[in-house]
Amino acid sequence: MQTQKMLTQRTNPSHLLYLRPTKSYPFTTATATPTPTPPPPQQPLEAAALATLILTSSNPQALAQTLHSPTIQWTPQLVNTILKRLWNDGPKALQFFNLLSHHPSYSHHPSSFDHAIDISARLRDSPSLRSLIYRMRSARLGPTPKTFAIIAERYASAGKPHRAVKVFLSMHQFGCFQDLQSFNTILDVLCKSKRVEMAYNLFKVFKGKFRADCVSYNVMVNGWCLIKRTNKALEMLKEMVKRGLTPNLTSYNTMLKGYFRAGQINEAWDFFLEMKKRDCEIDVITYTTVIHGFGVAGEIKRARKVFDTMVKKGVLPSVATYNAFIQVLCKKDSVDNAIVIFEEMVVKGYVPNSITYNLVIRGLCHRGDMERAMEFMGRMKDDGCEPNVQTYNLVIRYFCDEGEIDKALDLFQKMTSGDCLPNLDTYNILISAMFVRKKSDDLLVAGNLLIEMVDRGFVPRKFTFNRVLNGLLLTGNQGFAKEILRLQSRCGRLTRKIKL
DNA sequence: TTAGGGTTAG
Repeated sequence: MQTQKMLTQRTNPSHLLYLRPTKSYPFTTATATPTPTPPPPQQPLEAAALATLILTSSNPQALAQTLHSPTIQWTPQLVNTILKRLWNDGPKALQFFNLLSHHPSYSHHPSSFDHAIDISARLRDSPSLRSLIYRMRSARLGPTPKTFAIIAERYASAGKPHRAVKVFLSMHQFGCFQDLQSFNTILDVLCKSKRVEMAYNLFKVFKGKFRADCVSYNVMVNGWCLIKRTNKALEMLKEMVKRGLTPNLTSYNTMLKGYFRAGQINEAWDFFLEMKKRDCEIDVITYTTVIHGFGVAGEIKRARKVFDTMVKKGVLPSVATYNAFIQVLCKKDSVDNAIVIFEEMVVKGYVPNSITYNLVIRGLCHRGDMERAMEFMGRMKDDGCEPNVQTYNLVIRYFCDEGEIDKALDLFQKMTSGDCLPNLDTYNILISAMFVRKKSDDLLVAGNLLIEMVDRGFVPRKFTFNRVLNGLLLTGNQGFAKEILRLQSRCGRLTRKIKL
């Protein structure tokens, strides 16, 4: 941060101001007056204020003192809300968790430990992860099966599925026995990270021992569908029947979705008809799957027909159904027609969620109608649906594409000062945009963004480092380039050390 | 967080 400030002051083009840390937050909220149980509606405000305080504080001792103040009524919900708000600043989130661990009267809930473990695993901070597990165990709060699921998922998404399996197999060493449920979880973790063959091998080895049930088979059906191997998925369905298990609606909906995903539209339709013929209780998920599937395939008329007929059959669309339809209208029809459906759902009393808004906003951006997109973003706020990191990322991306870099940076500034922290995507989008105008100052911003993202626990790709380095060298910023080079070697050491 | 339906563009 210090370096960043220095660089900002040295060069001082106006848009570098975006990267200045905000001044310390005036902490004068309702929490100053002690109340035995704060009313629930005030909690979000309190969480937001505390998160800002944690983010802007540079003095851990003073922060600890504030966090330990008896005026704050700590609850697991409050702690978890703050951890979620600080999600995209992992180091700060862990600092908060650790400072609060020394509170004189409050002790962390297992769910908060799980959040902290998830964050340290994502940061690939193994000492921190080990310490958290050790502390959780000493306090006899876990690790729970959920803790293992979190760690396994982090390994799988970090491209280390073998380690995920090892975590599952080592559960009993931590006093946590493997059962059917945890078996299904590890299968699901592997399948969702597309390691379906590995999941299947594990399934074959242990299906007898854990008495694989309908859920185990459904997980495997979904796995094969995710990698578009619908024949294998169908085989799983047949095998489950052979073993005396009855497929349920989830099994069929999964298979149906698989056909659409694999582009087998005719098979999907036949499967849907077969479901109807067999008196399967077709539900809102079935219809949503068909509407989305047809739409993605460009068959808007058929999607609309299914959308219209579901109500006649006594199945009410859900917000997800509207979202599916709105998405495909934006992509394969027109944004205007999508907005018609959007307004229709509002009239009918549905409450659009952030996904709904993001779909419409994306549609408008894609058409180049940034003004209307921003109007929808305002409407989103007015409706009490705060724009999330995806909303910001998509609008920032389109502003950058249109060459409106300053507008993109304006939005980024709003994120940093507000309550939606930028994520890895945000930094990547903005850093790439800093090369568009071929302005030397933009390269300095890119460098500062790189420093800030590392500060927040993100590891930039080698490509990003090289690009910024080259840019800085070409624009005569040798000193800054050296600094970035040091940062890169620090990150390199960090990535090589990964061993959760 | 034991399973199924809506946010990504290239």
